[in-house]
Amino acid sequence: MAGPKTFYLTTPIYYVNDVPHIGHAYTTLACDVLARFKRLDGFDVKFLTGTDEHGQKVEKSAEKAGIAPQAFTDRVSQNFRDLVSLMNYSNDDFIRTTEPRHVASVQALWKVLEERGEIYLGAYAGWYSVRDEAFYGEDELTTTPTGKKIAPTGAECEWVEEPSYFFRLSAWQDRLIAFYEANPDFIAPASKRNEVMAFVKSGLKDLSVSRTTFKWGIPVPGNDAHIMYVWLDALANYITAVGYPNTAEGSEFAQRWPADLHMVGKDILRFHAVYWPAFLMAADLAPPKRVFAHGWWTIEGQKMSKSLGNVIAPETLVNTYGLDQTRYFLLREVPFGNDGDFSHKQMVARVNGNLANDYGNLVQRVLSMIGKNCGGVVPTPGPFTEADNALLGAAHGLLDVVRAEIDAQAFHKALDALWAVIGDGNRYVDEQAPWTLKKTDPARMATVLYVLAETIRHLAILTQSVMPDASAKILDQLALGPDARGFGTLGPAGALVAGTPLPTPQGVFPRFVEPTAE
RNA sequence: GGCAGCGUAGCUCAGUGGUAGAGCAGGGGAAUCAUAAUCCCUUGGUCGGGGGUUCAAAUCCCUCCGCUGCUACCA
Repeated sequence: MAGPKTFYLTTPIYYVNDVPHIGHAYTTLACDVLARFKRLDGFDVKFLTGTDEHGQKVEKSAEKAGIAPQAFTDRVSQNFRDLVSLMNYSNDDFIRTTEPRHVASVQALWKVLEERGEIYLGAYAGWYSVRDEAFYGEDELTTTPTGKKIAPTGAECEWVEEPSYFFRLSAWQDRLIAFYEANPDFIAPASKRNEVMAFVKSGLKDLSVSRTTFKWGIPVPGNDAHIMYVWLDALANYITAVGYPNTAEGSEFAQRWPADLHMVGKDILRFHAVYWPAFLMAADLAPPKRVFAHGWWTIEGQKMSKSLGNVIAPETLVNTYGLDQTRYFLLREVPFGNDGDFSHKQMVARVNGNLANDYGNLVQRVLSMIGKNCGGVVPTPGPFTEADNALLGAAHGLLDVVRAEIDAQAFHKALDALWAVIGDGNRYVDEQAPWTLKKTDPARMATVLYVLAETIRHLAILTQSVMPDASAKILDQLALGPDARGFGTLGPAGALVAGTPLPTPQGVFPRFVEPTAE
């Protein structure tokens, strides 16, 4: 029998030398929400994140710390595993590029590329700055009167040639363009797609894929003097994690590859949208289905930078505003794909306005009335009026709308749609005035509160992926068990059963109160 | 420099040919179930400047001003 539909999505592997900040948290958060949503929607999901642990910088940092590179990465990669528990990520795997499974995978990929004639040994030549550890293009340099070449950074450059393996990227230009044109949704957002296509159309040069200047990396099979260029190493993590090089029928690779989505920051889009599909096609493997490049966060209107000292640790946000509040803010505040600004003022506005007042208070006022006026059980509804059916219809219609937005990674629009129904719910409470019905028509009050409870059930089930903890608390208060929280229970089929005892309601989204100055 | 995009209410943005919109902020009112949380009404814009096409332009064209991204090998 055919299993459930699969969904494989990945974050970039984070460079282990970095300290996790809001940007890392954001990328993985977006994936986490997608992964949770897809699981609730019945998919067999694999959600991968991990750390990129090779390269010259790691080698040097380890040296500076006075320990072996492996011991160094063992230590610092913990920062990113800590981020997982802090942010409540639900990844199914955490890959490290120093793991044996990955070394084997990358070397296998290399051999395939070499056998197919996609990699050749040549020489990499260019103007190199020892101080900057970087090559510069001729047009970037200025020439002094004495004929010295000076980099934009002011460092002196020398002409360097070193043997290097090259990937025949230039041969893939036309096939990449054809691929983009045949798959218009491969790169998102659309503006980024245009940039990538312009880049490819401007002409591709063969890509240097090995180095001889450092040792901390995966050796080229059959030529230990060469270490694989980090991007070939890093990108291949996505196939390692599904078992490459085992691509046999029935293998995990056969089941899950190509990946449904690679989520990346906009700075590394090119590697994922140009080099990676070229590597894969060259190895006769399918390119991923989609690469989404999201934007950057500024802090109170300023770029994040170490020198400004305004880098925000995710832990600070979680401790200050709450975990689900932070998750909500990051996805609601900015159209996904755009750059965004984090400000305390906006965060408080979201926490208090959207969460405490709109959503939290709707839940609280309804559950509280049920608790006090319906004997603490799910009330028994009578016949539905037009207004009842309008609200229920809006709730029942949410899944299709939200699913479409989530599938397009339009998290902000998905949340907009949910909040529209929250607004409908609050309006309905005021119009129906159950506190008045309590005296005039208790049976009608029961119907109104039932309709509201049903609406809240839909909202809480659909907010689970963004706010897992808070949504679980609401579902607990509706006495819905683990089996009653998937999207399959949405709609009338999974409706609340009258008479079910409910626990005493408790607030889920506290207001943010400014700490009083000492 | 080249290519692409943006500039709409105090703020964040939606609106791509047919009488200017949303949320938040501001003002007024109602209600009292609820975390003083909600609901209703409302102030506010010559849609960056100028020119053009059209019966009709925020929307199409030209031009100017301002801002942003991309223009390959640190990851």
